[in-house]
Amino acid sequence: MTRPAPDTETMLRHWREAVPDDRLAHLVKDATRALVRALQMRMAEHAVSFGHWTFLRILWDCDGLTQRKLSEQAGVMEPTTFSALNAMERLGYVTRRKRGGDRKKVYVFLTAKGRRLQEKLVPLAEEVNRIAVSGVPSDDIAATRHVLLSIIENLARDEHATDMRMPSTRDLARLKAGSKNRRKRPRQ
Amino acid sequence: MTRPAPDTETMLRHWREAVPDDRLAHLVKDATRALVRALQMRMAEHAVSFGHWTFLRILWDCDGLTQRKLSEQAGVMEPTTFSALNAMERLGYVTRRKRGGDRKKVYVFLTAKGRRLQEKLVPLAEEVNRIAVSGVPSDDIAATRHVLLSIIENLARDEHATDMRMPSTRDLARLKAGSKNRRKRPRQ
DNA sequence: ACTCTAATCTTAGATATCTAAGAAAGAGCG
DNA sequence: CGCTCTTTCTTAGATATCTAAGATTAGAGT
Repeated sequence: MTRPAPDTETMLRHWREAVPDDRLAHLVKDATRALVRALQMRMAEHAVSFGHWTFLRILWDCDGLTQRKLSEQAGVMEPTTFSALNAMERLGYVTRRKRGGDRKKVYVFLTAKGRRLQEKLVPLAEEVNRIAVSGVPSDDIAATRHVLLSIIENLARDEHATDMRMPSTRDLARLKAGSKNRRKRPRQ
Repeated sequence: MTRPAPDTETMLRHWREAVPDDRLAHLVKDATRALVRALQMRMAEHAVSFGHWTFLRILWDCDGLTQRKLSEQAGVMEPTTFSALNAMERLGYVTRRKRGGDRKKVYVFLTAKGRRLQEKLVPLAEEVNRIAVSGVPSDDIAATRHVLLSIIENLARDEHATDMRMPSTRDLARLKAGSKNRRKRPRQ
């Protein structure tokens, strides 16, 4: 028999047993994987990946944003947006244009093709959502929304407060090499 | 000023406003990113990435598993485990050994160095968890656990039932090329 | 007007993850 | 025994994501 995903049974058993506090992160992560996976499988039929979906949805709502604004809305860094847009441009879903005002900015517009995807893709997303939360009381879903939002806020606040940085590949290389000279973020 | 992550303010405002049903997936995904990010920043000081943490934690609990079993426990595919273990072996956290019985299997063991990480890393994970859920009623957290677990179960069941596959890069290339010959999973 | 700084996009290179397909070792059966 | 099927690990190649740093254009201050 073909195995489904990462052996579902083992995973579920794992989660049902002891789930100490520090495993909330993994539970959230696994849920993300399941959701993204379900969406991706459906959207692949229309040659759209999850990454594209993220940006398409923003553009359907508000066409003609700059890459910068798109990144903010999507909650990802510019290089991520940049490469996703490259792919989407290649597929003919968006076009990029510079406009008179600020020649730095690149405005992103949906093509007719990109716009047409909306009616096909949105039902798929709704289907996934319906399946995912079937049998779950809506009170619990509301609670989940609040909890997830709190987690995002709490961690963002903390990151601000403690002035941390994401370790870069360079940092990791340095640490792996064993040179333990701690470095504070050089302010500016 | 250095920007914190993907402009937190914009993101949070976004989430607080209308969050239609189909956005639960993105909310879960953002929470994952926040949690992974928070852990990663702390663990980087000890030259451990999130990927390593996943496997270390399993091994602390049960040393000497095969790569296959490790993959199942971690809920990821073998190649993921494989490359994580390569990195961890290079860093001197684990060793791989074949044993008499089945020469196919590769058993993974913690080194003293890998084992020592436990006392440093676990408190970091606990800290992240504490910060993440601070101010959140424990009832809500319990509800969240149930919801996330249901989501994982529902989607796994559905994937089984509808006999879907993850689109591979080859599938995507095919779709991009426009050849729409639908393909069912070849049973076997 | 010139220079310096800030904003924006781009490039470079890294990790984590996946599917597909190859290689090697065991297991089962005629 | 020998052939085939299965299990396990490995390799190949793709996407999504990040940090860091380069390139370009605007804007501000002197």
